[in-house]
Amino acid sequence: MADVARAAGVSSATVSYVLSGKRPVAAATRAAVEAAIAELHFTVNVTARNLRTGSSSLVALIVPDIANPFFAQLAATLQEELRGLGLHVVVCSTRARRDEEQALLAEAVQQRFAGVVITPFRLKPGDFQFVADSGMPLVVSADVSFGPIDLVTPDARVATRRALERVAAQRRRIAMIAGPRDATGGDPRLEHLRALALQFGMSLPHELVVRGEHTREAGAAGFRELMSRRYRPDAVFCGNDVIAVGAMDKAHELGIDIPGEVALIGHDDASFASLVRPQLTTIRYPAADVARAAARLLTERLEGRKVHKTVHVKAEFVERATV
Amino acid sequence: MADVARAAGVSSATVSYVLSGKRPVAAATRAAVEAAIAELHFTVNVTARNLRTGSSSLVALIVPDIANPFFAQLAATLQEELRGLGLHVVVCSTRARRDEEQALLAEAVQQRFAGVVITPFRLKPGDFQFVADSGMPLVVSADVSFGPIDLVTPDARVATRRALERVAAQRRRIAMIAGPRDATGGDPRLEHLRALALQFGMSLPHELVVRGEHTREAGAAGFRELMSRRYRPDAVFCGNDVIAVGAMDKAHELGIDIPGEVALIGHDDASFASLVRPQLTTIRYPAADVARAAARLLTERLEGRKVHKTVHVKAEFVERATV
DNA sequence: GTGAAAGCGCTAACAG
DNA sequence: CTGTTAGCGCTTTCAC
Repeated sequence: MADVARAAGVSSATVSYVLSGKRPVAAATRAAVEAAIAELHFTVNVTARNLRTGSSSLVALIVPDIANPFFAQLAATLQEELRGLGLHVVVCSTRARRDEEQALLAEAVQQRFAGVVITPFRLKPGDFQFVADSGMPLVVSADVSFGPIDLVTPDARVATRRALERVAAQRRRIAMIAGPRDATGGDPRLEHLRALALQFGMSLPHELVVRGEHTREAGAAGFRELMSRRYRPDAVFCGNDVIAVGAMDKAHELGIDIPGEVALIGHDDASFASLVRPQLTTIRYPAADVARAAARLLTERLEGRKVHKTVHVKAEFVERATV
Repeated sequence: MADVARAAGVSSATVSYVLSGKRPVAAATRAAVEAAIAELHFTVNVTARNLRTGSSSLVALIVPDIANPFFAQLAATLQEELRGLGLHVVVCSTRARRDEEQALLAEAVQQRFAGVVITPFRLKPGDFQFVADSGMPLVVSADVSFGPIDLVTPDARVATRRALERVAAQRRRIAMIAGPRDATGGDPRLEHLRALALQFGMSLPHELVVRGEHTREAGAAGFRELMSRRYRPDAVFCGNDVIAVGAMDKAHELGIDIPGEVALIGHDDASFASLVRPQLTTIRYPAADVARAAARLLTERLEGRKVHKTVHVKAEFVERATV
């Protein structure tokens, strides 16, 4: 920058102001500076700027598994939305481990990132406090609230109701393959389903809830377990689509017809849901919309909003061929 | 850091050396410093360090589409591999556009990232030169070489040969739905296939090569086009698995049986290849291995390697149900 | 409309 | 084994 100033015959302050536009610069001066910049192929040193201003152009995206298409889509859209603001997305996969979630969150604060978007998996409400205290913009994408923190959360009432309506017409015993017991916020999808099921004159007894990680293997194991129950369910809800695909694997292996013998309903509508055969019926939670909402909340914070806000993203019942 | 130094009764240089371990520090001094650090909850300012040392802890991963499971897996593994070295991955999706690829590459250089890993889609060999000139570690993952630059590239000879052997037993007219004509490096997968086909006494005439983006829609359109040819092919290779799935969509729509009437072979073995029905036969290019190779090349550069290097990652013929 | 200069927080000579 | 000090390249008062 000093070089440019010298070449243009001005001070480095003027160069800085030409670049930032934060104070008027005479047309002639500006032209000279711009010429010098072009001549010398000058580009600002972002690190120096960040040090001086205390800012950063990085946003951390912390998710359980970036290889899961749902989160990959979230990352893609978030990146696209933030790009225009000069913000970059640093992806962090935690493999659903609490220690990694904590470490990554701490690192984001320590590195003074511009903000964090996180889908917690095993974090407890208290684990976020220090981020909020640090003043760093933080957006949580989760089923439940974590206190006075910006939140993007599904509104699945209508969608889940529709799913149950559809199922209630032909099925009697519903079951669920849920996430692990120690997952963040318990399992609201389960609670929600149970509450609604009662309204439809069906129950979701504890014996028909099995738990596991959000993996294909866990889905297969869960399905096998459910099929060995005395009261074999005829409709199985899954915590997400990965689990549902695992369940389909096992159904195929056991020669159980889906949806003939058992209906199957996933959650999320990950990209592969319409690829498996039979195509998976699911409660769609649109990753792109979630990302856009998160980007919005983040930028509002960056622009100075002080109070926390919650955005509801509408889920939708997508009926395909497994119900 | 000055605060810590004061609290511990030492100079800030000593605090720095305690943190970095770059010169010996007396045990007592170290203890005092560490106590002060804990007391004050001090963490180094990474930005200041980076400015001073001219280093950075960011690696850009530039890919056509991070929502494509193949690239999502690449990102996941790369992130995991680099994590231990204190490096973070910034993901950049270019939507297969050359201008975005160029812009992102330029930005990585300008921001003085620690390195770049890129899967180019429309970049030309010359587009990389300025990165290499800047001295920034650069790893290209592509089918063809771009000059004296670190490269991770598939070794698909055996796999493609096996695929053709398998196909040659029952099919006569092979076709390909390839990527766009202006894609980086032409289309080596196509050239390669054509060359090998001759060896098996089959040909891959120009009329049986259609082109399009790496999307499901393009795959469907390409398949439709091939099916309308006078010499209708009975085996279709696809540039990647996304295209192949699009082809399956169209086959289903047209009532064409796969593999009964037409065999279908993809490329990559993206996670959904084993999810579609019938399960997709494909030439697997293991994303995780590619990421590990790229991470290795990058760290070697960071440690001072000066000459460029090429790593071949072995592709593998995965026979499932579409052939 | 422009310039001089302080200083963001750290590291790495250099000097003891 | 430890301290002093000069910057890294930028932004932003303050002064003109």
